[in-house]
Amino acid sequence: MDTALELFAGNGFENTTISQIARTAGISKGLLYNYFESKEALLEAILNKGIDEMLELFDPNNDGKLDSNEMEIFIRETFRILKEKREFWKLYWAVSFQPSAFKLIQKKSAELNGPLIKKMNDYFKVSRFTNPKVETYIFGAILDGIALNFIMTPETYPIDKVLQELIDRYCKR
Amino acid sequence: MDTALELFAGNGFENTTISQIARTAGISKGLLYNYFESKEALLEAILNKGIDEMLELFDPNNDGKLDSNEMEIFIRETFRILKEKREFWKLYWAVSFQPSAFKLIQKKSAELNGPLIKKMNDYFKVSRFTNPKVETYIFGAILDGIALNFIMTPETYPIDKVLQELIDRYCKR
Amino acid sequence: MDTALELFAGNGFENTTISQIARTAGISKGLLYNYFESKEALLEAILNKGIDEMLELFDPNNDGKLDSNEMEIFIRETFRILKEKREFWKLYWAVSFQPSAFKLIQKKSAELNGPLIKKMNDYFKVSRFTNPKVETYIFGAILDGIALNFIMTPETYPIDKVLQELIDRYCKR
Amino acid sequence: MDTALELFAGNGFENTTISQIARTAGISKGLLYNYFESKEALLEAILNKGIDEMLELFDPNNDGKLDSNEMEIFIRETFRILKEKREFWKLYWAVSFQPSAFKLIQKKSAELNGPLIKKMNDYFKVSRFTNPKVETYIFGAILDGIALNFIMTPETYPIDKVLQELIDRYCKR
DNA sequence: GATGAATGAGGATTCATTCAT
DNA sequence: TATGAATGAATCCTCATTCAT
Repeated sequence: MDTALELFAGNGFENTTISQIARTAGISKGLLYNYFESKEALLEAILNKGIDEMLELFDPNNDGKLDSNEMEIFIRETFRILKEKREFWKLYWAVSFQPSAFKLIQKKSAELNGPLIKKMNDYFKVSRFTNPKVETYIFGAILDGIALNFIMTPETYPIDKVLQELIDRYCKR
Repeated sequence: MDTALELFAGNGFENTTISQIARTAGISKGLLYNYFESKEALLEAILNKGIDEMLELFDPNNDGKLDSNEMEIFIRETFRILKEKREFWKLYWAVSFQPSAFKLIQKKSAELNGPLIKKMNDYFKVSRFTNPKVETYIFGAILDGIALNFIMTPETYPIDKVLQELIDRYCKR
Repeated sequence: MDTALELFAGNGFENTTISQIARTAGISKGLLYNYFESKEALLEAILNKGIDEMLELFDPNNDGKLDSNEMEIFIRETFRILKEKREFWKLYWAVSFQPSAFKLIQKKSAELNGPLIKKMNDYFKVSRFTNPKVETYIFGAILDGIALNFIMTPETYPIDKVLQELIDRYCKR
Repeated sequence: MDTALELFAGNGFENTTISQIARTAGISKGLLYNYFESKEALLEAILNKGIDEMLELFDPNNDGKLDSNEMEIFIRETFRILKEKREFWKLYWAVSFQPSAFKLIQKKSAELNGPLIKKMNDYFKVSRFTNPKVETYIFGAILDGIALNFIMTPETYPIDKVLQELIDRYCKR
């Protein structure tokens, strides 16, 4: 799965062959098919695993509200994971662009995003941002945008400066 | 090209066949190959055309600085195009995720982005934002993030409210 | 289709590869798939064509009753076709033994056999055979049995003597 | 072997996988290969066992001639076995249609059929059938035909009526 | 300009068979 | 005697591309 993630993320799902994955992983094609029913199932497993890890980290279903301190932790954690699982997020984004592939994770993805959005919304309400609803969209856009920009040019992107700025802007008021 | 753009954007480049494009467009495969050397060349032509249209609109090479008024116009124009050429941007983003495909437009893309970034940077300097450099990154991230979010759920995304918020935040001070 | 029939009949459906068929027919695999959606569709087309030819010959749906003269013609015709389309019948029988494959022709096969059985039944009633119903089964069994035995050892089987005997037994009384 | 017989007969030799057999039988693939050298060897063993059982029953090598009484017994016995070992006969017939597979049992099959044919021939000679040689072929065809028809629609085939008719026709004169 | 029949390399998948344990 | 993880050759099928007309 690690090998496949790397290849899928690097070259795209369609441009990665099962042979390539097996060869790179040092196993036979047949063995791969002992564990995954199809190439698509392999992709699904990778994505599910990745999302599950997020779910564990954020536990979006505990409905405690965030204070600015926890918000800072949330942002820092998000950035840490972004840096750590760069490959995964690249794949995740790429998949999101293909309806046929996105279906595979739609449900699980909603499980992650839905509660997160609600939490942000609450936070912006409590913290008296002028327009909490719109702020949620803006904040979400910033996070996504940073993720994208970082993923595409990880070597030159000033990720840490941007992180600090976000914290200043959203947690210190 | 319009047919191809639609199909590429909707199903992905690899999942779209030349036969499908020809059939949908009501022409023969042979004719398609009279105009485009390969499937990749067709993609390249589509992307180049799209970027060229942007270049014309923004004329990023006139080196006049922006005032807040022009900034507002720039933002509004950006959002207008985003809504109008949704398909194109979806394809553009999808392609950006695949190094092999991205090479096709890397140069032209830089032609568009480079000057734009510079302009933004200037604007944030002149308008005395606290940290112009970081602000440029944040602003870029917001634009990209909004584009992404809007592209993925265009029916429900409150694009106009977000637009207004951006203008309030970046052009009224 | 002729090539495929020969190979399917000779080696079995599963033991015949698409490559083999294409090579033997002197065309490319791709071309074959321009005309037949799948290997199974090719088999289906071959079987349908064969049964359709039978249907034309026997016109089982005209409901005229048989007299002993026409019965003789029917038997002779059956044997002529058996000899002429030996390959087809071999394939037909082989397919009949595999439920999964038989489904492909079940309907059309019933279209051929149903009316034929009825006609035989009528004939045996009119010709005052002791037990027309059972005679129909016996007669059907003889035809099938001869077909099988002939198909399996066509060089040594005394097909014409058996034919004469059948006519003596069923048309001269 | 019982499991394999059932699966081979039901789905065809090629459509049955070793995994399927092992799973159905509740053993491992490895164990299966401890007892049978190959899938083909398993088939061969099944077929040989079946034919051997026939050989024991009919003892075709005792060269005593049949009287009409024994002929009746022979026919009844044949039908009994047909009903009892339906699966086996289905497989036997299916295999007969594939030269490559038929080779496996050709010799043993001849061992069974040769003497039987001789015996029938003798019987028809002694019982003064008009044309003993042709009668042998006809009788063989009837048996084969009935077997086939019964095997293919065992629920609706009037096997016992047909049996009675055969006995009336061939043993009561 | 326009067609679509024809090609064949390439990819996903299956499955009989092996073998270390 | 028993397991099942591992192999890889073989197979079906796809599709970008060509080219004679």
